[in-house]
Amino acid sequence: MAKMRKTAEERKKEIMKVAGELFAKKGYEETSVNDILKQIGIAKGTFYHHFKSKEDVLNTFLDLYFKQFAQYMKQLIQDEKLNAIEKFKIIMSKSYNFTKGKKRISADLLQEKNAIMLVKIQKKKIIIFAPLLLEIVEQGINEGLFDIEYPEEIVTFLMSQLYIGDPQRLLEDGEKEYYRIMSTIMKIWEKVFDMISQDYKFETLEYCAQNFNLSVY
Amino acid sequence: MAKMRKTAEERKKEIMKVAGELFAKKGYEETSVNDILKQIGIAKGTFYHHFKSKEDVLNTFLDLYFKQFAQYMKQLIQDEKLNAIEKFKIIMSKSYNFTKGKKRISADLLQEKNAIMLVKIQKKKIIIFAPLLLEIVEQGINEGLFDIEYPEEIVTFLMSQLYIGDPQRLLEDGEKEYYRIMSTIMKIWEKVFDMISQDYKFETLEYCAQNFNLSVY
DNA sequence: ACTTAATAGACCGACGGTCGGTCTATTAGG
DNA sequence: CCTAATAGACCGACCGTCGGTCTATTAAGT
Repeated sequence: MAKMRKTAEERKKEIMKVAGELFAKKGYEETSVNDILKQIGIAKGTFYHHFKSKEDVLNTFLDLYFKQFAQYMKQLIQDEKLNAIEKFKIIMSKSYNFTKGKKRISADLLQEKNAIMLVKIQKKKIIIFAPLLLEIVEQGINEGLFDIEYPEEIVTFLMSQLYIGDPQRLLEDGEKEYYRIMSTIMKIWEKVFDMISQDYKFETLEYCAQNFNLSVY
Repeated sequence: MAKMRKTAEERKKEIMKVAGELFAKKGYEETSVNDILKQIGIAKGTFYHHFKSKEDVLNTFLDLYFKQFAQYMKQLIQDEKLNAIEKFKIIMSKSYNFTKGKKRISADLLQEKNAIMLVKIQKKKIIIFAPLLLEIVEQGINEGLFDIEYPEEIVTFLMSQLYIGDPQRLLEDGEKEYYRIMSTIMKIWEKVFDMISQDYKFETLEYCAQNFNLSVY
């Protein structure tokens, strides 16, 4: 019964996977390094051979997570067949579907015990996504679909939500509350950017979701 | 040289004051209970006689802090001589002056190491201030100054910023960056609420600050 | 056989928090 | 007015847990 020894890459991925699951289930602060070790069945030395700290695991995990979505957005931005409003719609429906699927997890995570993770997420969200969204807004301005004076500042502001409202309501109202939030965001974007054509008004989320079935995540 | 013995209330206040200063200077997570004890010159038992946990001190501290501002807002809401836009202006200039004075502190605090404090602040901000701001918005609607369909959801959304943009820029650009942020918020409010009269447009923050010298906080 | 990366787990100091007990100001009874 | 009882402010040794370090051992590649 020879002991199987894994490659560094395999082991790193295994640690990240298990840690990610535990972070999502119990939260970052509430998950101890020992919890991760026990779950995998490795010793502390192994863990710290592959990662320099517990935080390092979280950072690597989040970077991977954001990188995927960012890559998708970059593709979308380059698509020359779509106008800015269509692109914006797609992004909205994508994140709606994404959040909807994970609502059990995300509502639990929007708690104080996950503060470190939440603040990290917010920071990365602004740094990574705000410039991408700005590109779309600028396309919209060039196309004459939007009318706005200081797009950079305004996009930054509109991206600076960590979550919206009281997370408790998400647990109670569930799906309905998500729908309210997404509709609100759409209404605000319409107003803020003076979206021009009536045809492009966001009717319902169902419409968006139907037309763009994007449930990769 | 008899040892000074304080009443419970005095001691509680002393702990809160010192803890608050340390939290503001070094952050909540970075401040250990022992730091607080050393600074005051008391023993652990004393601390835990008055507060049931370190977090308890933070909660009490923040509650006091928010209660003061909330009380001020309630007064402002009841003032029948001011219309909604004027009230909104006053609140903006007040928080601008407030933040400006504390920029050294607040820029440092907008870091990951203060995550717990930040998330607590965001939560309290929404729960306490959103309903108050909503009252002002509803007054504006009744006065015919604002035009908006779902005020509650939209106010909640616009209150859900923990901070705006990358806190690093606050440290670098300082005052200018604050001004940009405040102007952006005003522009967004104008757009979102369709503020009616041109006379009420927010020209500059200087104007607001001049007319309402509110540097209590 | 030799090197090197992976693994193991004993160990560390700092942390938040507990606990049994002390000290002193106030109060009630004779 | 004295004194014994009470309340509660105060003390610091102690605890378990945490993230992280250190060094010895083991397995794999050359």
